[in-house]
Amino acid sequence: MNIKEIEKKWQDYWLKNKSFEAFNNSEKEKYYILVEFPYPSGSGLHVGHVKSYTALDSMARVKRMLGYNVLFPMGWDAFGAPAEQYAIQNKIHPKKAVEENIQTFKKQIQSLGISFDWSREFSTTDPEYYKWTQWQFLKFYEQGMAYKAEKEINWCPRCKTGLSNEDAEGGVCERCGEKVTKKLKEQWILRMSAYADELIDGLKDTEFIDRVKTAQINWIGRSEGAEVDFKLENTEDVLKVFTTRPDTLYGVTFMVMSPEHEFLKKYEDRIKNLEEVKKYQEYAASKTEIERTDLTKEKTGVKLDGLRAINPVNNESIEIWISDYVLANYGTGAIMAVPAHDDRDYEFAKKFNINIIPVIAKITGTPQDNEKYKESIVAVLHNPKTDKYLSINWHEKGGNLFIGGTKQENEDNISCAVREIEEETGYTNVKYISETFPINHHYYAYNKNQAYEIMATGLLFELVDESKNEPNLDEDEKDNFTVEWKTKEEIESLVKDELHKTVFENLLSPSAFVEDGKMINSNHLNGMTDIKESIQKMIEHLETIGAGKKMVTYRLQDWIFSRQRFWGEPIPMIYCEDCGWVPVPEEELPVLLPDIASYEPTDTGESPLANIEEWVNTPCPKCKKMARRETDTMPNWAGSSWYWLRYMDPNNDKEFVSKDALNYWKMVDYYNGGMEHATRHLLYARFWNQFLYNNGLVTYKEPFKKRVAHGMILGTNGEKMSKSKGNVINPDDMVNLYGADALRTYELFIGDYEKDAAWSENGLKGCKRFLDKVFRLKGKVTDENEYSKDLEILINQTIKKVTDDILTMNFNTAVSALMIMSNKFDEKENITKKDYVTLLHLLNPIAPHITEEINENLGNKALCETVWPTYDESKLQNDTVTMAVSINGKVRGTINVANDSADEEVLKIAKAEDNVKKHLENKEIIKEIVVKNRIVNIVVK
RNA sequence: GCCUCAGUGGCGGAAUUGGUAGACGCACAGGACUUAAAAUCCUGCGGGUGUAAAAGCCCGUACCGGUUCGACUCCGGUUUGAGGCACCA
Repeated sequence: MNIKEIEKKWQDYWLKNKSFEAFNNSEKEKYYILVEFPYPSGSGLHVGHVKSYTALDSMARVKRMLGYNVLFPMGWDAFGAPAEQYAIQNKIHPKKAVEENIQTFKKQIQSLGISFDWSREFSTTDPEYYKWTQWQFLKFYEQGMAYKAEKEINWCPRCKTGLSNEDAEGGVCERCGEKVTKKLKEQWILRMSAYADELIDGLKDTEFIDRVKTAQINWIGRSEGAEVDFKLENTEDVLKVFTTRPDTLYGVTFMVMSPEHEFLKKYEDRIKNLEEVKKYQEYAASKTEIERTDLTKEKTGVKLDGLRAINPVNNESIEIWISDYVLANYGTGAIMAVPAHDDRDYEFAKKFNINIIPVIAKITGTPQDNEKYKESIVAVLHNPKTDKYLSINWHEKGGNLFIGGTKQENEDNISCAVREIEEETGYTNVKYISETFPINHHYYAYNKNQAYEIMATGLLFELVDESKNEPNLDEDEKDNFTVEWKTKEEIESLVKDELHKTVFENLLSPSAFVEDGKMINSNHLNGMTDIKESIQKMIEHLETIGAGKKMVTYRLQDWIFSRQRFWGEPIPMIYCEDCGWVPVPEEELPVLLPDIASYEPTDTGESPLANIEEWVNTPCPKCKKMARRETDTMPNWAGSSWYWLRYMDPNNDKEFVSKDALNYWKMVDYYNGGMEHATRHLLYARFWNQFLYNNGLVTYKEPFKKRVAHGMILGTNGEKMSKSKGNVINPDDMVNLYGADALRTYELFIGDYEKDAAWSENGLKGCKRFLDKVFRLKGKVTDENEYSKDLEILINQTIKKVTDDILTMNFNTAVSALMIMSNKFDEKENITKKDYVTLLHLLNPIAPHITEEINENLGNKALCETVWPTYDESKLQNDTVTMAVSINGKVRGTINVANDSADEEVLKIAKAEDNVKKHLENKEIIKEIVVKNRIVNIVVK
């Protein structure tokens, strides 16, 4: 058997017979399976491609044999930087390089026997395709969804191009890794933020896997809150801020504006320390995104001298700072700072010594009815000489606590604590260090038969020296406690009381309190404990006094759609001195890329296209005066934002896709791609499609029904495959050594489709052995055209299992079921022709070449043209079943009983089993449970 | 820090969704065939205890606890790893 010849033979057969071409006007039910089309890079196909292509291929093959009209297309996403880079270096047209790469990819994919419909193949770089990408851009423009604006953009100094936020993740250029800087530039921008809510809502109409859905939702980053107006003192202006926590308005002690805030320019003359402010602005601008968002760096900022704001809820005058921890492009570019309840504000306030007002108290203990209210303190005394803490041990009456006491009238926290320390321990010379926010504690005093609610403050003191008076103890305190000095670790394990524990933790590591609690210091909100309610109440209040309203903000921003590159779709716009921006008339599309073999990037930040005068200069479509073309091109994501629509109708030169085709193919049923595209590509594509839908150009709002993501194939060492690590496996080599079928089988068998898995050539060899075994079984085949009696159940079970597993993407267990089946066949002297052909048929979607070949040798019609095997519901179970018998949940034996036996019958047989009998001796049976055909459990005492 | 997912033999991974944990494959060990090798076939393979060999018994699905006749599966807590987001107010 020559594997190479066989594989080639069937690959040619399928092409010649158009075995996998889909029909547009079919009576059959449709099924649309899509895998992300690749960027045809110079390094060729990756074994990861093989996994996802094979997986979806096996699904497509099953669906076809089940009678569906399956659309399973392939194409090329071929615009992009690497091809351009290559072209600049080698002075050839990127079209050439792209064509070569496509040929390599195509040959590689075809050598795997993937059943793509090649009659629908296209590349995003085909003028017949990008004509329609341009056409759709004009639709965005017509609807006001594309606009040009001068924006501070992410700029890669090495690639000399603007990048979208998505391309500049983490502050580095996605392509070259260079640090991204800022640059002001006129850019075409798509109004994607307008679709933020629709993009969240639309997920309801899809069956994406959860981690993809959450990735999308996180990316959009919807957050609800309020816009609050702070009057700018002595002006007519208001400083607007966005906050998700309007309930903490009484805790605002300062405001922060981003260094780019417009008021800084507007009120320049009022700012007395303008020089300092300007210096800070420069400092902030000079930093890259990555430096600026480095979480470990200390907070920096400058207080504005001469500009203050008014808190609308209490009319207090508040200082204003500028700091780079407030971002210009989120919310309103300014915040109200509540240091008590926000980590960043807390850090800032600590650094610059700004007042902190708590407005939410942590609740400890359980609130009860009829509580008495008191205010009290918990004092922690630290001895710096021994680094130990003073604890009061109440022994069985309460264990280890700290010094506690109730505040007397007109007494402040510190004097109360000092008094209590002296009374209980005698120490007189202590130094105040710090205190916690108030804590709302609830407890029940059994000796007084009374419930208490206390507002407690924890205070930290240091022992200055050992000077001491005689403690002054109450009757109930005498002899009941001892004073002990303990280390931090001892305290942490000894002190169990929730209040005292909380105090100790907060004193030793102070931080903002960001959890739920009880509102304090907040006027009409005082006493409330539900954050949502407090927020609601505050928003209503703000609306009443006209100082704010409910507001929603998104992390998602508009899509910067301009790239200063040559190898992309030209943006079909013309700039005329008189008419402004004029769209290229539809009948003049496509705006073709010039056919020149030499491009140099410009230093002005413009696309290399700007240097090609004969292309740039063109008459204005409106007034016919000479004008200039837009030289920016579209981003790489443009072509992939609608390609699945084109597969429905790839040769249409009148429309981008016909209504007929749309109505027939509907949504993509299964869309597979990598997790790395779960946010960006998927979001762009959904946005694009929703826009087309809202303008009546497509019939479904959501383009993809199901989105699945394959796991990666890692190197043998468990690391990501890369040339530098030298762990790259070339699929061509594997096809040469073991054949395409073995490679396909192995990649499906390797494990959970969605999980990453390490490559193992031994595993591949095992799959090769399995296929060889299937081939050898041919020697046992008889002429009989019925199932072997003793295999009938197994065969029916396997048909069901393999069908279900492939269609639900459990490929590994489908392969395993086929292995079990062939092992059973192998145990037998003979198998019938029908047994064998069924095995071949079930294996065909996974290993199509060898199964077709053997099947043909048996004199049968090609499997891909034959109907998929069906199973008989009544033949999925044997007449007898093996049931486990357990006693008190432990399995003590197994019994064979007739299928669906009556419970009494089963119990009788179970109790007669030797080992079971032994375990039942001298025991009383309490309960008997029989689960049909599965297990018997007898509970004994 | 927040969100999502996961943790099962030496390894990749099964487990009918609460019912005999470790299917299937790999690796390994022993054996058969062979002059030899490859290929193929047979046997064993979570740990412990036990036996001449079995049988049997105990432990075991990251850790602690709970629900249940019964938990890899459900609930609460802890921990480790992967991915996403991140000075987003």
